[in-house]
Parts: sequence; structure tokens; C-alpha cells
Amino acid sequence: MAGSSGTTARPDTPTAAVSPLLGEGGEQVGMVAKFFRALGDPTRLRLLEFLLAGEHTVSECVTHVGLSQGRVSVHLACLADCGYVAARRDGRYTHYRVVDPRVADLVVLARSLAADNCVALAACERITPRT
Amino acid sequence: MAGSSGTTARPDTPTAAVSPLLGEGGEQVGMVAKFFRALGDPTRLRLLEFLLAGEHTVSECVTHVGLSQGRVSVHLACLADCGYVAARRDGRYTHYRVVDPRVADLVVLARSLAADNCVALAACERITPRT
DNA sequence: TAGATGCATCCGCTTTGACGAATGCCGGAC
DNA sequence: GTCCGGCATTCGTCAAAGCGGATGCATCTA
Repeated sequence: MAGSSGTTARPDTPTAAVSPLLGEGGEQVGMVAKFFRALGDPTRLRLLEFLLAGEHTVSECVTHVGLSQGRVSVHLACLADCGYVAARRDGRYTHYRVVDPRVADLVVLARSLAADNCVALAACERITPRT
Repeated sequence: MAGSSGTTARPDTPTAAVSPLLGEGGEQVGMVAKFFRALGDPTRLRLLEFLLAGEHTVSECVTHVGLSQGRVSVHLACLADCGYVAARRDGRYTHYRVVDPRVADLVVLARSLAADNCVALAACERITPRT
């Protein structure tokens, strides 16, 4: 069933590149899951993409996503804690920006994978169809 | 920190690589968030890493993670729906495996980013410290 | 000084979703 | 044929976490 999207499936790179990294961390799993979960919320993901396009203040982010200021502030702090963005205080304004280029890589890669499985992904009812 | 890639992300490489992808999908955001959320659960992430090391049956996965069979079956189906793994029926056994090498890339990249921010990430109380 | 603005934190409320256990379905063994 | 074993699905329970609104603090302006 899962093989649906014909475009996928490149069984050429086995798992050689990964296994050495995977063997060691039993602890790390929880950490990485926490890291992924930060981007599992549509609001935070939208904020991150907004910040990938350039630095913005909290109020600009509030306008962009259309949620309450308190909520947006929490989401941005969460993204900062997880290392996706960095905060810069300037007087009474706080500017957020993406500092690590790998963040953009991660988003692009995920978008690519999600796009190739968008049909099955959209049909998956085991994860909230939120939005 | 995260010195990783020397050049600081933005000013010169604006968002050229990213923005064309970002501009279009308002719909896509929910999809990609769903995609990320699949890996936001420690159990599913552990299963995915187990499968990155090679093909396994459901019962092998049950033994590996130590949860109820029903739960593991649901998690595996979820990973399949999202395109992380593919299922193969062989008699009364179902084998799961990772078919797309980009999945390994995604996990490695996330591990790298999470490791560089493990201190702040571990301290983040805005996301469940679920083990 | 006082007043206004931007941001962070706290408080109930509500929904999401992970869990074990029970059940159903199918394929192989006898 | 019947029985057994592997997997998928469903149900009830409960913690995680998103939400708006209220509050507190710091900073800029008049």
C-alpha cells in the first residue's frame, strides 16, 4: 500500500551512512523527538518559515499568523529553545531570526518528502488533520 | 554555538533556496507539520531508527520498543502513511522497511541540529519532556 | 513625573493523541 | 475441517499542549 507514489523509492543508498550514528543514543531519541515536535505544530512551522524569509519582531509575527500575542510569544520562545531561531533584544522590541542555514535545509528536505507522499499523508487519520 | 557552518545563514544568501518553495503553500504548512509530528513521538522515532537499520516484522518491532502489539501496529501504519516506511506482506507476517534514502538524511540532519542545541533543548519546558 | 507600547508569563478551558486491553480478520499448521 | 499465531482495528482513559485573555515588567515618549 505505502508504495503508492511511484516517484519515490530509491533503494540505492542502504543504511550504511546512518547506522553508526543510530547505535549509540538511547537518550538522544527523546531529545530528537522533542526537536521534531517543535515543528509538528502548524503555527510554529508557519512562524519558522516566516522567519526564514528574514528577521521579524514579535508583533510582526503576531500580525502574520493572526493569533494572540501571548501565544505567539510562547511559540517563538519554544523555537528559540530548540535552536531553530535566535532572539535579539533591541529596546522594547525583540527580533527573531534563523541563524543556522541547516534549518532551511531541514525544512526543504521535509517539504520534499512530504510532497512525494502528499496523498497518503493527507489520508492519514492517525495524526490530527489539523488545519 | 552551532557554529557548524561558519557563514551565518542569511544576509548574503537571502532565502533564494527556500522562498520559492515557501511562498506558494498555505495548505502545505499543515501537511508538513503533520509530517514532522509523526517523528515528534519518541516511540515512532525509535521505530523509524530501528527500521533504518534494516527490515523488520511487527513482532520484532514490538520486542524492540517493549509496548503493546496494537500500539506498535498503529505507529508503524502511521509511519507508512507519512511515507517514512513501506509495508510488505509475506504470508501472515508484515515487514516494514525504509525505502527512501532521504529519510535517513532527514534524521541525520535533525540529530545534528538537536545535538548542537541539546542544552537549551533539554531545558525547554514548553514541550513535553517525554522520555 | 505619568502614560503608552511591546513582550513574557500565568490561568482556565478544550482538544489531541498515546496507551493497554479486547476484539476481529486472515493465513499457515495440524 | 479445526486450531493457532501474527497483525490490524476499536474503545475508554488520561496526560500533553494549544488557545484566548489577564497580568506584570521593561522601555520609549510626552
